[in-house]
Amino acid sequence: MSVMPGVSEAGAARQRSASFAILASKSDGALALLDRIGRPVTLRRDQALFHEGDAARYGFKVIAGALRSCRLLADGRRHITEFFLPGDYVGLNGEETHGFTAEAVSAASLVQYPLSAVEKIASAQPQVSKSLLALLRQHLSAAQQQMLLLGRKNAVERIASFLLAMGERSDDSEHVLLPMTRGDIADHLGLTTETVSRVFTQLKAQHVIQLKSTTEVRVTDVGALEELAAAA
Amino acid sequence: MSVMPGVSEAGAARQRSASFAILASKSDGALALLDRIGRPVTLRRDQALFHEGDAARYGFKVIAGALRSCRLLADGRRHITEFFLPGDYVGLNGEETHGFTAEAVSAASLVQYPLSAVEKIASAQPQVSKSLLALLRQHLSAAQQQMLLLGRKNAVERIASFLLAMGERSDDSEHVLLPMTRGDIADHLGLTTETVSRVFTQLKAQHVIQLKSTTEVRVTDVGALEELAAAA
DNA sequence: CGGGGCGTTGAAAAGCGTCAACCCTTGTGG
DNA sequence: CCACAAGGGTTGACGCTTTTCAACGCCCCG
Repeated sequence: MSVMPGVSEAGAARQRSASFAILASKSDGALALLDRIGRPVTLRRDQALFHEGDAARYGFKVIAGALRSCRLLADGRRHITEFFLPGDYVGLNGEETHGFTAEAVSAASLVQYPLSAVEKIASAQPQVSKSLLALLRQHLSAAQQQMLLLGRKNAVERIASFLLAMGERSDDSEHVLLPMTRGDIADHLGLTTETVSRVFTQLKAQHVIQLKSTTEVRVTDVGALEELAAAA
Repeated sequence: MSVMPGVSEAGAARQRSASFAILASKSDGALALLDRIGRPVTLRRDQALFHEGDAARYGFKVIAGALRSCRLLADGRRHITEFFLPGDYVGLNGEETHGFTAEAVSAASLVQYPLSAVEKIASAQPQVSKSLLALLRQHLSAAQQQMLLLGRKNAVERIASFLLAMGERSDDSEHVLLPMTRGDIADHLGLTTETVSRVFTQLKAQHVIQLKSTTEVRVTDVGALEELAAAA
């Protein structure tokens, strides 16, 4: 139930220089074609990439750092739909206006694609439009899984599921980095900061995880974590 | 947290006769083209249209009655992703295998489209593939809204939001039919049957709604209901 | 006429949220 | 270089919302 400080800068800060290595996502496939038309973008921590309701003119790929996508209630209650990590695409849903706000969880580097150019490539390259469609389907499936979590899992099951999911997205599934705050995790899992913190402490006491720092988790007992996650 | 009785019949009951009027959805647009290749299907109450994991060979449109799409946890806890009402399309996400189980909430009539034929039409008619894409986007956006509800709204806000959403989908937004049980509503909103029932009783006592029967709600004070829904 | 599912209501319990205090880290400015 | 402030994280005590468990009534269908 946290409220973000007013990050009013609507546009993304651009940087003209930069020729940092373009990161190839695990299963990019056809979407690697988009990188030809990409321009670099950087964000400071908590800076918005775009806001809910903004006209969608660009799509993005995360190179480094992490983002969050948020939806808000009128009184400030927040839900974080998902986190975007290096290799993830943001804003390629083909909407006229963005359906959520995207903000940097930590300082982040991205590549920006003009959607007009994306459409042109997609209509010329069926593989690209297929990949975009697959992306959309994956997001829908993940959203359905998250609804099950939010509607039916308890605090421990939510955290366990989250850690396993983050593990699967990282190079070493037993060494998980959490660039976001406890409050961000809480807003993603439908909990409070305090509950997230307490469950971490509890899992640590049960020797299921180790906390090397607040942002670095070592999963010492994957089996137990999977047990606790109450999988489908 | 209810468990459905084992509806083991995997396929849909077909009926060869039937030339009931094909229902045109409010904003069907291009998808009306699909009706040429449709064949009628009927389901009894609680009968499955397809199961999670089944190969996706058909898409469907609801003509009459209502369906639910479910995801389950290993111990039987259930979440209902969404309800499908007359005019809604089911199973047109373009997945290889269905990501959820679809069951009839009440006796239902549908039209069945072979997906191979759908693909053929879609590739020949850009309007059709655009409409299918739009459908997918709408589902994703609705899922994000539902995650906000499940993660951050209390019981009264959930029920109020649900009644408003059902109202918008019906002809007369102040006269809402609820073909599903209290348990179905609970599994959709992340609550229990008892809580759903209690909130209905409470809204009735506050003269926000009337219960003409268990399946028929009259919204007597839309403003109050919107107030209670804690909209975005 | 009887039975079973569904809905409602009540009482008690539990899980999580709220409020508050405190610690630690980080970064900023003197 | 150090002091201090600010934000994030942890922990504790308490309370409230929702769940759990139970009983009962009703309606529909066999």
